[in-house]
Amino acid sequence: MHSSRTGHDIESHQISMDSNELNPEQLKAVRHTDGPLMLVAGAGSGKTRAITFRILHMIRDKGIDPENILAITFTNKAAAEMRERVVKQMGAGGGRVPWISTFHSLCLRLLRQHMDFPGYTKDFVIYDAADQLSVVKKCMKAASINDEAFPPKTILNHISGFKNDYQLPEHINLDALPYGHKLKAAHVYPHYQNALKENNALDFDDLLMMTVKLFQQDKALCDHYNNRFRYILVDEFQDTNLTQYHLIQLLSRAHHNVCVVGDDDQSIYRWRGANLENLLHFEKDFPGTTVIKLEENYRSTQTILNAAGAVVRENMTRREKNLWTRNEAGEPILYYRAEDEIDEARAVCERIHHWVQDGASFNDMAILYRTNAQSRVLEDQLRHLNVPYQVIGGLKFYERKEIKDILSYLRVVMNPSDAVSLKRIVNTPVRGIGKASVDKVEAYCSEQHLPLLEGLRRAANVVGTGPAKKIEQFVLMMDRFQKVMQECSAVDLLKAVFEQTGYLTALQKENTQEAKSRLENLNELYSAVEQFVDIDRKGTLKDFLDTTALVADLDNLDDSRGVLALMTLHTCKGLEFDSVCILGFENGLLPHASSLSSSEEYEEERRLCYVGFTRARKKLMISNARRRRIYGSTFTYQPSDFLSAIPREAMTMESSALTSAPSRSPYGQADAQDNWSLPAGSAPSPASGNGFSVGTKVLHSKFGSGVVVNREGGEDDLKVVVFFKGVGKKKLAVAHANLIVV
DNA sequence: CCTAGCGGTGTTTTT
DNA sequence: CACCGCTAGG
Repeated sequence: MHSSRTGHDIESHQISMDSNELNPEQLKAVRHTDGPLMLVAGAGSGKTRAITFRILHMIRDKGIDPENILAITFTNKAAAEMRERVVKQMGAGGGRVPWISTFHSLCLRLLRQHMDFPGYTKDFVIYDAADQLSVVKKCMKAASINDEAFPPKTILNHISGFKNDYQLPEHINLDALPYGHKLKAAHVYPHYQNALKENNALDFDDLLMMTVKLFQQDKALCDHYNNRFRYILVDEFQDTNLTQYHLIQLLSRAHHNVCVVGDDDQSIYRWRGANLENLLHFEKDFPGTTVIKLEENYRSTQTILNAAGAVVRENMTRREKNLWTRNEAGEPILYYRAEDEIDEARAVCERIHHWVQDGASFNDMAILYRTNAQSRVLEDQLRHLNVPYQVIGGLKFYERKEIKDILSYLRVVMNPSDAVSLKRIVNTPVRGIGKASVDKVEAYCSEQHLPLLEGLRRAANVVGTGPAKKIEQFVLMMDRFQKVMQECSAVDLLKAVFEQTGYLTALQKENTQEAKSRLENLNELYSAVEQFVDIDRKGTLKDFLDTTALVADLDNLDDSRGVLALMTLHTCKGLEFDSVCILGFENGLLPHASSLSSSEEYEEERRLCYVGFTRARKKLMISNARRRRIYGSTFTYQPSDFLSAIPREAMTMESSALTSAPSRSPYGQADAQDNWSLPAGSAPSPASGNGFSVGTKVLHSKFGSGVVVNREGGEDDLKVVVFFKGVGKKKLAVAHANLIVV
């Protein structure tokens, strides 16, 4: 390419500035700016560096206007970091900065400006999972659908699936669907969309779907943004869904300058609609795609990389690749087989302590697990040991009850059509407006085709004088808030809500530990709003609510304060640490029980394991437990089948001297053998009165071979749910079914 | 209309 | 275990 000569000199300059060299493949990727590019980037292959350099190269060497560049990342945190790096090294750009954000933030910003669908305004609110659920429930009730046979959550999942596949309600052919949850969901779907519209609300998936719809119906607008975003980069492409893919296609149809970056082995969001086939379709849809592979890993030790590769290599559907490293072999992987989850947590914490004594700092380490619930035991231990830690994920700050309550006030002030939020606050704190009254007003509203708030204004028509009086006061209060919003800042509004609703006083009166912590959270909310308004002086209420709707928990990970991070294997994607502990290597947990009946899902569990392993630079500890308490009763588990793929010489068992368990284990020496037992060579678990643990493979005379997916009932009348290939799930009583453990 | 107390139920993963 | 939704009694 003729541009490369001039480019090369400047790149050499960059390279010297960075002291690290780009390898030939990275350099190739950096220089390829025009035309479709697929960057297949293995874990730890210097992907982030390559794409950051690529953007800088475009701006500094090729003179491309930063505003013509759009980069899409998976999290806000990744976006912020990339933006910071680019801006720092970009030099003077006249205040012009590339647009770097997640799909959701991008779409939100576009919709806030251009949304133009009948029934919606640009002041729409964004509904979170809880809001969505209440909308779905209401729709199902209206259509008198039995919510026991059809769990609202499942229906919602299917609706989300439609949206991720860009299936608008009018696209769906009900006759093509077999009877089942999905069909019911298809039935509810248009009602659900209607309800959202009535509330002037979009859910997460709508942000994407509506943006695509907007560009499809408004060609001029689409052309405008084609012209604006002449260079597009999509990171974590293996985890994009079809709707996101459509968006990229729409935005790039004029110029085809799209660079997608991904790794099929790290695809872990299939369940959320991520479509690995996007990777395969890309080369067809974008003719002339250049494919560049980054296969040298700079991050992990030989040992860790080998183990990770060994696990994921067992997947059948996967592109073969050759990820390698020049790094040294490093330390073996520590494998600890614990008695129970408490013992496991204790061992992990001791290991952390040990690493700290070796000079590590807490933010060089992370503890990973499959399910959020696993964090509890760890937290107990860490608190006890005075280790500063931060749990990422689980219940998010903006999903806490008190925060959502207050935000609901703000949401209704901004968007009076939001009936879900309005119903949430109309009697919070209690002010004598009970369910009966609200139901009456609601019925009146649907009769008269009025929004709920309007109905409340006329409540005197349908409820008694007592409640009517209280409703009137409530409406007047909301009107006052409305005025505050128009005339004052978001902080003033928040202050008014705190004072006039009586929310704070109600909590203060409670005077419990819980109420105290809720008050603290509200304090934090106040500071957040204050800060928000402060930072950009124009920070409006709408902007604040937008950021709260789209923050991921990971965005709050503060890696500068020396805090130990705890998170799920999903959340850790894109991060790296010197040392990593992964807990719960048990059949039923990792791989998770719910994945055992489908090979696609089972393979995703392997990839999850792969992602976890490759987060570690130097040290890796993995563990599992023989027994584990779940829902208050104890279950036994067998070691994860994934362990058998790991070369034995790559692992050592943590010596019991190190984990100064004061020989509390009755197993001691005699059990050393068993501590080593890996699933492949392990005998079926002894009749400990508790056979048939989840993940156990069994034979049945009629159904053939299957795997235990779930179990219920006590010792005597133990029933297990077994998934048989080609037959499906069967619930069987162990006492009668004559199952043979394989 | 409110609240306490009961029983039933469920946990994969999240922008 | 912990959260939810429902019911009975105040």
